Amino acid sequence: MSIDLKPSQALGLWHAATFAQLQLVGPDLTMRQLVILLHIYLKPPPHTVRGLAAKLGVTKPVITRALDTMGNMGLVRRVRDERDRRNVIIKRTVEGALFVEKLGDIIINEAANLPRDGVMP
Amino acid sequence: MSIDLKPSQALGLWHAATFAQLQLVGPDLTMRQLVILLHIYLKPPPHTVRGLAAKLGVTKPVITRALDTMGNMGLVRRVRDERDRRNVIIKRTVEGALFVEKLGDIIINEAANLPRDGVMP
DNA sequence: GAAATATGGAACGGTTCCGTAACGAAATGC
DNA sequence: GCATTTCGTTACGGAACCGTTCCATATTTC
Repeated sequence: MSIDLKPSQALGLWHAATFAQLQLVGPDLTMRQLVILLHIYLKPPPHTVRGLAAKLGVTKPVITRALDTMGNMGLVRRVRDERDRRNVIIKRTVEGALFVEKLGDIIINEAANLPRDGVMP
Repeated sequence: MSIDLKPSQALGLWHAATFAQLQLVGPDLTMRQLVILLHIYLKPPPHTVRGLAAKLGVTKPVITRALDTMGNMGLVRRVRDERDRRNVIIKRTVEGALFVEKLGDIIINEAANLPRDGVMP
Protein backbone atom coordinates (compact mmCIF):
# COMPACT_ATOMS: atom_id res chain seq x y z
CA MET A 1 0.00 0.00 0.00
CA SER A 2 1.30 3.43 -0.73
CA ILE A 3 -1.00 6.40 -1.05
CA ASP A 4 -3.80 7.56 1.18
CA LEU A 5 -6.12 10.02 -0.54
CA LYS A 6 -9.01 11.99 0.91
CA PRO A 7 -12.16 12.17 -1.23
CA SER A 8 -11.75 15.81 -2.14
CA GLN A 9 -8.11 15.22 -2.95
CA ALA A 10 -8.85 12.24 -5.16
CA LEU A 11 -11.57 14.00 -7.10
CA GLY A 12 -9.62 17.25 -7.30
CA LEU A 13 -6.64 15.40 -8.72
CA TRP A 14 -8.85 13.61 -11.20
CA HIS A 15 -10.49 16.78 -12.34
CA ALA A 16 -7.28 18.77 -12.68
CA ALA A 17 -5.27 16.08 -14.39
CA THR A 18 -8.02 15.02 -16.78
CA PHE A 19 -8.51 18.64 -17.71
CA ALA A 20 -4.81 19.17 -18.29
CA GLN A 21 -4.61 16.03 -20.40
CA LEU A 22 -7.50 17.20 -22.55
CA GLN A 23 -5.67 20.46 -23.20
CA LEU A 24 -2.66 18.46 -24.34
CA VAL A 25 -4.31 15.64 -26.29
CA GLY A 26 -7.51 17.18 -27.54
CA PRO A 27 -10.76 15.23 -27.59
CA ASP A 28 -9.27 12.71 -30.00
CA LEU A 29 -8.36 10.01 -27.50
CA THR A 30 -11.09 7.94 -25.86
CA MET A 31 -10.83 6.76 -22.27
CA ARG A 32 -10.71 3.25 -23.67
CA GLN A 33 -7.87 4.13 -25.98
CA LEU A 34 -6.02 5.75 -23.12
CA VAL A 35 -6.38 2.61 -21.04
CA ILE A 36 -5.14 0.49 -23.94
CA LEU A 37 -2.16 2.78 -24.43
CA LEU A 38 -1.24 2.75 -20.76
CA HIS A 39 -1.60 -1.01 -20.64
CA ILE A 40 0.82 -1.37 -23.53
CA TYR A 41 3.35 0.90 -21.87
CA LEU A 42 3.00 -0.23 -18.27
CA LYS A 43 2.48 -3.97 -18.49
CA PRO A 44 5.19 -6.36 -19.60
CA PRO A 45 5.12 -7.39 -23.26
CA PRO A 46 4.34 -9.10 -25.52
CA HIS A 47 0.93 -7.59 -26.30
CA THR A 48 -1.44 -9.09 -28.85
CA VAL A 49 -4.87 -7.99 -30.03
CA ARG A 50 -6.52 -10.98 -28.44
CA GLY A 51 -4.63 -10.57 -25.21
CA LEU A 52 -5.49 -6.89 -24.89
CA ALA A 53 -9.14 -7.56 -25.68
CA ALA A 54 -9.31 -10.21 -22.98
CA LYS A 55 -7.42 -8.18 -20.38
CA LEU A 56 -9.51 -5.07 -20.92
CA GLY A 57 -12.86 -6.77 -21.41
CA VAL A 58 -13.62 -5.42 -24.88
CA THR A 59 -14.13 -6.96 -28.30
CA LYS A 60 -11.31 -7.43 -30.78
CA PRO A 61 -12.46 -4.74 -33.22
CA VAL A 62 -12.17 -2.21 -30.43
CA ILE A 63 -8.51 -3.07 -30.10
CA THR A 64 -7.97 -3.09 -33.87
CA ARG A 65 -9.50 0.34 -34.29
CA ALA A 66 -7.64 1.74 -31.32
CA LEU A 67 -4.40 0.49 -32.82
CA ASP A 68 -5.31 2.10 -36.13
CA THR A 69 -5.93 5.45 -34.45
CA MET A 70 -2.92 5.38 -32.16
CA GLY A 71 -0.77 3.94 -34.91
CA ASN A 72 -1.59 6.92 -37.10
CA MET A 73 -0.58 9.13 -34.19
CA GLY A 74 2.70 7.25 -34.00
CA LEU A 75 2.05 6.11 -30.45
CA VAL A 76 2.24 2.36 -31.15
CA ARG A 77 3.45 0.06 -33.89
CA ARG A 78 2.23 -3.29 -35.24
CA VAL A 79 4.64 -6.13 -35.97
CA ARG A 80 3.76 -9.59 -37.28
CA ASP A 81 4.79 -12.38 -34.99
CA GLU A 82 7.13 -14.54 -37.07
CA ARG A 83 6.83 -17.46 -34.68
CA ASP A 84 3.04 -17.61 -35.16
CA ARG A 85 2.16 -15.48 -38.13
CA ARG A 86 -1.47 -15.18 -37.07
CA ASN A 87 -0.45 -12.95 -34.20
CA VAL A 88 0.31 -9.27 -34.24
CA ILE A 89 2.69 -7.97 -31.62
CA ILE A 90 2.07 -4.41 -30.51
CA LYS A 91 5.33 -2.56 -30.00
CA ARG A 92 6.06 0.68 -28.21
CA THR A 93 7.52 3.67 -30.00
CA VAL A 94 9.78 6.50 -28.91
CA GLU A 95 7.01 8.97 -29.60
CA GLY A 96 4.55 6.94 -27.55
CA ALA A 97 6.96 6.66 -24.64
CA LEU A 98 7.43 10.42 -24.67
CA PHE A 99 3.68 10.89 -24.76
CA VAL A 100 3.07 8.60 -21.79
CA GLU A 101 5.87 10.31 -19.92
CA LYS A 102 4.17 13.62 -20.52
CA LEU A 103 0.93 12.28 -19.10
CA GLY A 104 2.81 11.15 -16.03
CA ASP A 105 4.32 14.59 -15.61
CA ILE A 106 0.88 16.15 -15.75
CA ILE A 107 -0.47 13.87 -13.04
CA ILE A 108 2.57 14.40 -10.83
CA ASN A 109 2.39 18.14 -11.28
CA GLU A 110 -1.32 18.32 -10.52
CA ALA A 111 -0.86 16.13 -7.48
CA ALA A 112 1.85 18.42 -6.18
CA ASN A 113 -0.24 21.53 -6.71
CA LEU A 114 -3.28 20.05 -5.03
CA PRO A 115 -4.77 22.19 -2.26
CA ARG A 116 -4.81 20.73 1.22
CA ASP A 117 -7.73 18.51 2.08
CA GLY A 118 -10.94 20.28 2.99
CA VAL A 119 -14.60 20.58 2.19
CA MET A 120 -15.68 22.48 -0.86
CA PRO A 121 -17.34 25.84 -0.28
CA MET B 1 1.32 21.15 -1.76
CA SER B 2 0.20 17.72 -0.71
CA ILE B 3 1.08 14.64 -2.67
CA ASP B 4 4.38 13.49 -4.08
CA LEU B 5 4.01 10.84 -6.78
CA LYS B 6 6.66 8.87 -8.58
CA PRO B 7 6.19 8.44 -12.34
CA SER B 8 5.32 4.76 -12.17
CA GLN B 9 2.93 5.44 -9.33
CA ALA B 10 1.20 8.26 -11.18
CA LEU B 11 0.74 6.27 -14.36
CA GLY B 12 -0.20 3.11 -12.52
CA LEU B 13 -2.87 4.98 -10.62
CA TRP B 14 -4.15 6.55 -13.80
CA HIS B 15 -4.32 3.25 -15.58
CA ALA B 16 -6.00 1.36 -12.79
CA ALA B 17 -8.54 4.03 -11.93
CA THR B 18 -9.45 4.84 -15.53
CA PHE B 19 -9.92 1.14 -16.16
CA ALA B 20 -12.09 0.72 -13.09
CA GLN B 21 -14.17 3.74 -14.03
CA LEU B 22 -14.73 2.33 -17.51
CA GLN B 23 -16.07 -0.86 -15.99
CA LEU B 24 -18.51 1.23 -13.96
CA VAL B 25 -19.52 3.85 -16.49
CA GLY B 26 -19.09 2.11 -19.81
CA PRO B 27 -17.75 3.93 -22.86
CA ASP B 28 -20.71 6.30 -22.80
CA LEU B 29 -19.04 9.17 -20.97
CA THR B 30 -16.40 11.22 -22.76
CA MET B 31 -13.38 12.62 -20.94
CA ARG B 32 -14.78 16.04 -21.68
CA GLN B 33 -18.11 15.14 -20.17
CA LEU B 34 -16.36 13.76 -17.11
CA VAL B 35 -14.44 17.00 -16.66
CA ILE B 36 -17.66 18.98 -16.99
CA LEU B 37 -19.37 16.77 -14.43
CA LEU B 38 -16.52 17.07 -11.96
CA HIS B 39 -16.40 20.82 -12.43
CA ILE B 40 -20.08 21.09 -11.61
CA TYR B 41 -19.69 19.00 -8.47
CA LEU B 42 -16.35 20.34 -7.22
CA LYS B 43 -16.46 24.04 -7.99
CA PRO B 44 -18.77 26.47 -6.20
CA PRO B 45 -22.05 27.26 -7.97
CA PRO B 46 -23.77 28.78 -9.78
CA HIS B 47 -22.84 27.13 -13.06
CA THR B 48 -24.08 28.37 -16.42
CA VAL B 49 -23.53 27.10 -19.94
CA ARG B 50 -21.47 30.11 -20.86
CA GLY B 51 -19.43 29.94 -17.69
CA LEU B 52 -18.63 26.27 -18.10
CA ALA B 53 -17.70 26.75 -21.74
CA ALA B 54 -15.30 29.56 -20.84
CA LYS B 55 -13.76 27.76 -17.86
CA LEU B 56 -13.18 24.54 -19.76
CA GLY B 57 -12.17 26.10 -23.07
CA VAL B 58 -14.85 24.50 -25.21
CA THR B 59 -17.71 25.82 -27.32
CA LYS B 60 -21.20 26.24 -25.95
CA PRO B 61 -22.77 23.40 -27.97
CA VAL B 62 -20.34 21.03 -26.30
CA ILE B 63 -21.77 22.02 -22.95
CA THR B 64 -25.35 21.82 -24.19
CA ARG B 65 -24.87 18.33 -25.54
CA ALA B 66 -23.04 17.18 -22.44
CA LEU B 67 -25.93 18.45 -20.33
CA ASP B 68 -28.36 16.58 -22.56
CA THR B 69 -26.46 13.34 -22.14
CA MET B 70 -25.81 13.67 -18.42
CA GLY B 71 -29.29 15.01 -17.85
CA ASN B 72 -30.75 11.87 -19.38
CA MET B 73 -28.54 9.88 -17.02
CA GLY B 74 -29.95 11.91 -14.14
CA LEU B 75 -26.52 13.24 -13.17
CA VAL B 76 -27.38 16.96 -13.55
CA ARG B 77 -30.47 19.09 -13.84
CA ARG B 78 -31.25 22.30 -15.72
CA VAL B 79 -33.10 25.18 -14.08
CA ARG B 80 -34.04 28.52 -15.66
CA ASP B 81 -32.58 31.51 -13.88
CA GLU B 82 -35.59 33.60 -12.88
CA ARG B 83 -33.47 36.68 -12.27
CA ASP B 84 -32.18 36.63 -15.87
CA ARG B 85 -34.33 34.29 -17.87
CA ARG B 86 -31.72 33.92 -20.59
CA ASN B 87 -29.52 31.94 -18.25
CA VAL B 88 -29.71 28.27 -17.38
CA ILE B 89 -28.42 27.23 -13.99
CA ILE B 90 -27.00 23.73 -13.82
CA LYS B 91 -27.96 22.03 -10.58
CA ARG B 92 -26.56 18.94 -8.93
CA THR B 93 -28.70 15.88 -8.26
CA VAL B 94 -28.63 13.21 -5.59
CA GLU B 95 -27.89 10.60 -8.23
CA GLY B 96 -25.05 12.70 -9.60
CA ALA B 97 -23.54 13.22 -6.17
CA LEU B 98 -23.63 9.48 -5.56
CA PHE B 99 -22.01 8.88 -8.92
CA VAL B 100 -19.18 11.33 -8.25
CA GLU B 101 -18.71 9.84 -4.82
CA LYS B 102 -18.35 6.42 -6.41
CA LEU B 103 -15.68 7.75 -8.75
CA GLY B 104 -13.82 9.13 -5.76
CA ASP B 105 -14.00 5.78 -4.02
CA ILE B 106 -12.52 4.08 -7.06
CA ILE B 107 -9.58 6.46 -7.16
CA ILE B 108 -8.97 6.18 -3.42
CA ASN B 109 -9.14 2.42 -3.58
CA GLU B 110 -6.77 2.15 -6.52
CA ALA B 111 -4.36 4.55 -4.86
CA ALA B 112 -4.37 2.44 -1.73
CA ASN B 113 -3.76 -0.79 -3.64
CA LEU B 114 -0.94 0.69 -5.68
CA PRO B 115 2.27 -1.34 -5.59
CA ARG B 116 5.33 0.31 -4.12
CA ASP B 117 7.37 2.47 -6.49
CA GLY B 118 9.72 0.58 -8.75
CA VAL B 119 10.58 -0.11 -12.35
CA MET B 120 8.35 -2.33 -14.39
CA PRO B 121 9.64 -5.83 -15.13
C1' DG C 1 -3.29 -34.19 -47.15
C1' DA C 2 -8.12 -32.48 -45.28
C1' DA C 3 -10.85 -30.63 -41.65
C1' DA C 4 -11.27 -28.00 -37.62
C1' DT C 5 -9.65 -24.09 -34.97
C1' DA C 6 -7.54 -19.53 -33.88
C1' DT C 7 -6.22 -14.83 -35.07
C1' DG C 8 -6.61 -10.28 -36.76
C1' DG C 9 -9.06 -7.42 -39.75
C1' DA C 10 -12.92 -5.57 -42.82
C1' DA C 11 -17.82 -4.41 -43.63
C1' DC C 12 -22.17 -2.91 -42.12
C1' DG C 13 -25.69 -0.03 -39.69
C1' DG C 14 -26.44 2.75 -35.90
C1' DT C 15 -25.22 6.13 -32.54
C1' DT C 16 -22.61 9.91 -30.80
C1' DC C 17 -19.52 13.47 -31.00
C1' DC C 18 -17.38 17.69 -33.04
C1' DG C 19 -17.24 22.66 -34.99
C1' DT C 20 -19.56 26.15 -37.57
C1' DA C 21 -23.38 28.67 -38.42
C1' DA C 22 -27.75 30.01 -37.67
C1' DC C 23 -31.93 30.74 -34.68
C1' DG C 24 -35.51 32.38 -30.94
C1' DA C 25 -35.99 34.41 -26.50
C1' DA C 26 -34.67 37.68 -23.19
C1' DA C 27 -32.32 41.72 -21.52
C1' DT C 28 -30.04 46.18 -22.28
C1' DG C 29 -29.02 50.75 -24.43
C1' DC C 30 -30.45 54.79 -26.67
C1' DG D 1 -40.35 51.86 -28.63
C1' DC D 2 -36.68 49.80 -31.38
C1' DA D 3 -31.99 48.27 -32.32
C1' DT D 4 -28.33 45.78 -30.28
C1' DT D 5 -26.32 42.45 -27.45
C1' DT D 6 -26.35 38.19 -24.78
C1' DC D 7 -27.66 33.44 -23.80
C1' DG D 8 -28.75 28.83 -24.75
C1' DT D 9 -30.20 25.80 -28.25
C1' DT D 10 -30.85 23.62 -32.79
C1' DA D 11 -29.41 22.36 -37.54
C1' DC D 12 -26.08 20.60 -40.55
C1' DG D 13 -22.23 18.01 -42.56
C1' DG D 14 -18.40 15.33 -41.36
C1' DA D 15 -15.90 12.20 -38.58
C1' DA D 16 -15.20 8.62 -35.05
C1' DC D 17 -16.69 5.01 -32.22
C1' DC D 18 -19.46 0.87 -31.02
C1' DG D 19 -21.11 -4.09 -31.50
C1' DT D 20 -22.17 -7.78 -34.57
C1' DT D 21 -21.06 -10.43 -38.25
C1' DC D 22 -18.32 -12.26 -41.69
C1' DC D 23 -13.81 -13.29 -43.90
C1' DA D 24 -8.76 -14.38 -45.19
C1' DT D 25 -4.79 -16.24 -43.42
C1' DA D 26 -2.27 -19.32 -40.56
C1' DT D 27 -1.92 -23.11 -37.49
C1' DT D 28 -3.07 -27.41 -35.42
C1' DT D 29 -5.20 -31.95 -35.42
C1' DC D 30 -6.36 -36.22 -37.28
